[in-house]
Amino acid sequence: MKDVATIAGVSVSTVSRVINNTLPVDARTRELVERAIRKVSYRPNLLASGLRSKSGNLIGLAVPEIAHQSFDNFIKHTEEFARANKYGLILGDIHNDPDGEADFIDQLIRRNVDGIIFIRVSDESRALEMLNRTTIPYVVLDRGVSTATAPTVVMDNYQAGRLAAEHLIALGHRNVACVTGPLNVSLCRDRLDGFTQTLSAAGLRILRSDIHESDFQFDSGVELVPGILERNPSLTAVWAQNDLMAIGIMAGLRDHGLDVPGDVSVLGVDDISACRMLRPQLTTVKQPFREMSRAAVDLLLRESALGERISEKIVIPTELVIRQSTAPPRDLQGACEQGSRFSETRHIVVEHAVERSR
Amino acid sequence: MKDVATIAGVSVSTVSRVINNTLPVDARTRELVERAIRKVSYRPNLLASGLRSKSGNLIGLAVPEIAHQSFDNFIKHTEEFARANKYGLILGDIHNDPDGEADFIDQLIRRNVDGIIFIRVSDESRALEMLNRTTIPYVVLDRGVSTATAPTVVMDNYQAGRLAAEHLIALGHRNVACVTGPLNVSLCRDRLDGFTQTLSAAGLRILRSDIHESDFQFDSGVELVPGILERNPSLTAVWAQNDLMAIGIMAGLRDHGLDVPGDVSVLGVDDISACRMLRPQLTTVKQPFREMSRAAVDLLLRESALGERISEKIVIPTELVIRQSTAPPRDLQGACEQGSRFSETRHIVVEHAVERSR
DNA sequence: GTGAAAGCGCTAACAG
DNA sequence: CTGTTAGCGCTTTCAC
Repeated sequence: MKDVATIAGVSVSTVSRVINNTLPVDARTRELVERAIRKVSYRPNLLASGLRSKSGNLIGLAVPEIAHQSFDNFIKHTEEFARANKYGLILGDIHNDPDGEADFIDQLIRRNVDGIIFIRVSDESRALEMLNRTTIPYVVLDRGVSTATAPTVVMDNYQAGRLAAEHLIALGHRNVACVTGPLNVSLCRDRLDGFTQTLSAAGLRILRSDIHESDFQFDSGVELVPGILERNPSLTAVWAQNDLMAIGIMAGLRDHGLDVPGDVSVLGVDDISACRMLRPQLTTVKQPFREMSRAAVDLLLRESALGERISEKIVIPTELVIRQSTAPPRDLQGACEQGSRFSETRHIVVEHAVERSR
Repeated sequence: MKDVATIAGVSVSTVSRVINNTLPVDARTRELVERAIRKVSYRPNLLASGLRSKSGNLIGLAVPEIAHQSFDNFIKHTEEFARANKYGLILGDIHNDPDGEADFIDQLIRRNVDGIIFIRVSDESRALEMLNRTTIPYVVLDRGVSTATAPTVVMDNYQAGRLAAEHLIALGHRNVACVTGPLNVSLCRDRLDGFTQTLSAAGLRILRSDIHESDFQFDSGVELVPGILERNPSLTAVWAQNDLMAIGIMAGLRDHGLDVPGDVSVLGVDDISACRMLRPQLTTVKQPFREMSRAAVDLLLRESALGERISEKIVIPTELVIRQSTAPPRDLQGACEQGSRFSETRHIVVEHAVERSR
């Protein structure tokens, strides 16, 4: 920077002003400086500027798990909006371990990040208290806080449960099961409330034994199927609180010789990319990843600009995406589909099947 | 830090020495300092230390696309090994745009990162030249450099093609097609060479018209199916150069009324998590994400320690993962599977089907 | 083994 | 509009 100043024949402060547009600079001087910058291909040192100005243009993002289809969408869009605002993103994988959370956040604090967005591992995580002892802006994303107020961006989880229930009710299902995420995560309770209350309001009721608590993983969905069917052999639909489990349930039902949606309808939450890759494609309640990420970055930057916490809870609405994994229950289906659900080799109607000659 | 020094009754240099273990410190002094650190819950400022010591313990990772199942695995494991070495990871999404690459890398340079790992968008990307004009350590991951030598970590792409071909040959396939990624990405050419040369060596040949260039996306796989079948109506297997396209092809075949693997075998490359979620589960050539990421971080840190570039090309071997999407071609299959491949409604044998009573 | 002092590269008053 | 000056919080000679 000193070199640039010398070449341009000005002081370093002027160079700084040109770079940061922080004070008016004479057009001719500016031109001189810019030429000098190009000449030595000068790149300002963000560490130094961050040290002095207390802003390294960096935000931290902590997620419970990288390479998890749902969180990856948050990573993608958070990076997108951070970059749009000239912020870099430093990423941390918590590995679903509440203690790891503290470590990473500690690292971020040392790095003087401008703010932290984090998706908590569970409601019990103590990261919040840690952050509340600092003045660093933060936003809690996706997994909200039930016990206190904090800057938060979540989807409308109650609505998600409601939409799932309404869809099943509209199709004529009267006997359904639900697979939840860990119930110490409050969004799972919210989704469940939306689901059960909507069923109740329609005069249906779901038994406790048809509510299965699980952990949002694919394998768990597969493994849960025998138990679900044993408890309630005549059910006609299952709602899983995320797509991964829903896909696991579809796979498990298929392995059991049951057809989706012919025998059992399945739907999830999230709308991860895999939904469209399956046959049948998965009906699901969309998690508004992009809108949520945008809101989180915005809120964080507002806090940062204001210099104090904004304990606002932003709730983003959601919507149902109807695909192929839900249909009316067998007894309401047309005459063309009365194949037995008990035979070992079964008929499956392939959609869009095409007559080909070779 | 000054506070800590005052409380402990020592100088700031001593505090620094205690924190960084950089010079021997008397045990009693150390105890005093550590007590003081805890007392004021002091956290060293990584910006300042980075500015002075020229190392912010930060590495940058550039990927063509976040929330892409293959790259997410690299992100996950790179973060893992970076953190294990006390490095933070700053992440950038290139959005498959060669120009965006330069922007992000420029930002990393300004941030004085200790090194950059990047998965290039294509062989044409000019990021390499940019980095070669600096002294910043870097490693090219996954998508190697064909024109020059550079620090590189790749999987054995030729072997991947070979393994795919050998598997199909062993099953008895004699008429196969291949869907490649963009052929301006050298790994696609390597994979293709391994595939075609192995076929040739077995006395089989694959026509140019059965090699379809595509872009690694799911949708492209789906859309390619009619064209593939039109060119070669009697083929019995398709190898796609990544799982996403393979899954697309499976979906496309299914939409066409064809059974996988009954009518056509399909296999991919990567072994993304979705492979196990599908029915049939996808046979694939495993991309050793974790080993590659580990090698990349190691190489980068070695460069960083050495202070100069290590133009080493590390090639990680791969292996075949056999699942359910590949089988012998129809004419070699047992008598139980002579279902017509032309009927609109088709019989599908459901694996592990189970007799249930309700 | 420890302290004093210089300075990493930049920004932000404060004068002019 | 521009230059001078004083640090940001830390590490690192260089003495002792």
